[in-house]
Amino acid sequence: MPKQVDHHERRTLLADALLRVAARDGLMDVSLRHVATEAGVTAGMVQHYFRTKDEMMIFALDVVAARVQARLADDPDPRRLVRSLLVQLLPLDADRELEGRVAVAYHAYAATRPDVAARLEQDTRGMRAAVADRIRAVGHAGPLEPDIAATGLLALVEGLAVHVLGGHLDGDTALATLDGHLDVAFGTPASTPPPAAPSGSRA
Amino acid sequence: MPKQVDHHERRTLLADALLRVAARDGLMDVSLRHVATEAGVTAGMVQHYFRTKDEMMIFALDVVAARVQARLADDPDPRRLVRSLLVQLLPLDADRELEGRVAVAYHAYAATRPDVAARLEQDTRGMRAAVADRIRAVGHAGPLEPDIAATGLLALVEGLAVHVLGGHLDGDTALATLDGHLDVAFGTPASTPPPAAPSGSRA
DNA sequence: TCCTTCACGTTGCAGTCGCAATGTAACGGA
DNA sequence: TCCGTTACATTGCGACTGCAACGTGAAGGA
Repeated sequence: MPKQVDHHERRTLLADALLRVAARDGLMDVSLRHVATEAGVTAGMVQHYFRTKDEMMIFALDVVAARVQARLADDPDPRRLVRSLLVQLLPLDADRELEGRVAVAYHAYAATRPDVAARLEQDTRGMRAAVADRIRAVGHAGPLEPDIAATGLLALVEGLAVHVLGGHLDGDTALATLDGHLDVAFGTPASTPPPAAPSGSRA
Repeated sequence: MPKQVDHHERRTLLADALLRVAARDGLMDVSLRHVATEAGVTAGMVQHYFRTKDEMMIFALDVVAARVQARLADDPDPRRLVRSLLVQLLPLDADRELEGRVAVAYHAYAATRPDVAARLEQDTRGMRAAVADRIRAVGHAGPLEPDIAATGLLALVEGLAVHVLGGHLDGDTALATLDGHLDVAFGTPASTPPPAAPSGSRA
């Protein structure tokens, strides 16, 4: 066999270009040619690694899902674990903002593509179960059922992310809101103050 | 002057067609020709009433915003007012589902169009202020600051809506989650049970 | 050395897009 | 009656889209 190229690496490189385009210009502007230009390659090469545009879109979604998954260091303390899981879903730095924009775009995209929707659903369900388990793990119950609390926390960060991305909310307020609801969900262990207090300003 | 046609009525008719296309096929499939076909008119007529596509998109957004606004009956009871406001943001029936899909699509769209983003932001800020005021209006405080609670409730319904639309969640669970968080936000007036209990099943 | 295979690059095609330009029928005031 | 305005419909254009087809250069086993 000739040449020998790491296919997965090339596809990931193209997926990254796609994510940048999607975050900057929106999913409507994602085309074979735009992705190719962003990646600094020809459109033909993109076609070589993805037979169809949809295949490329789904691969890119898998890339971000894998990265989010990989960033999860597991923590013995349930609340810290849940918090770190949820915090990384908020667009608080440049990388998360890019991922957040991609996520919003893909949620809209999923409305028409059942397979994309399925992948998104699977991720959400997994996280919800994980959060609910951790809430159950701590004894002192809050006012909310663990399942309800977990559902609420996931939905909360989803909404906070949307509002921060839309400029309706600043990151500090989003973090404070998340921490407040973590207190509620975990039954406010006021003895153990939130792991890292938000820096300062809030508006 | 000839003919005499109610411009606003015609534009609304076209906007409705746009919303149907957007909800069914996604915003990427919204084109002058598709909207025209959906409305049963020619593309030329659409162009007659909207000089550009963007003008049409923004008008359609205004139409839904006005409808959401119009559906708000004001209630002397602050909590009931807030609940009715938030409930109608959830995709619990066919109409709200359509609006929800449109909302998700527009959130993605807003990422690239500053004027669309501005309109969305204005709506959100208005609702947040309204909710915060109503929370402050009731004396008995919950564990959360009113501003934090209001921010949380808005984000919560946004996220719940996304999850319900994506099929990650059923409507009853979403409603139960909302009611649970209303209890928290308003300081659990357990004496006054939720105005209308969700029907029954939850899965 | 030949020859297959892979990794691209190039070209072309049918379809769609937003939009401008132009045509036409009908109504209403002068 | 004429004439301007309004309400559409039609046509056309340049740009773009996804995708198939084909071309090319190099690597490597036989």
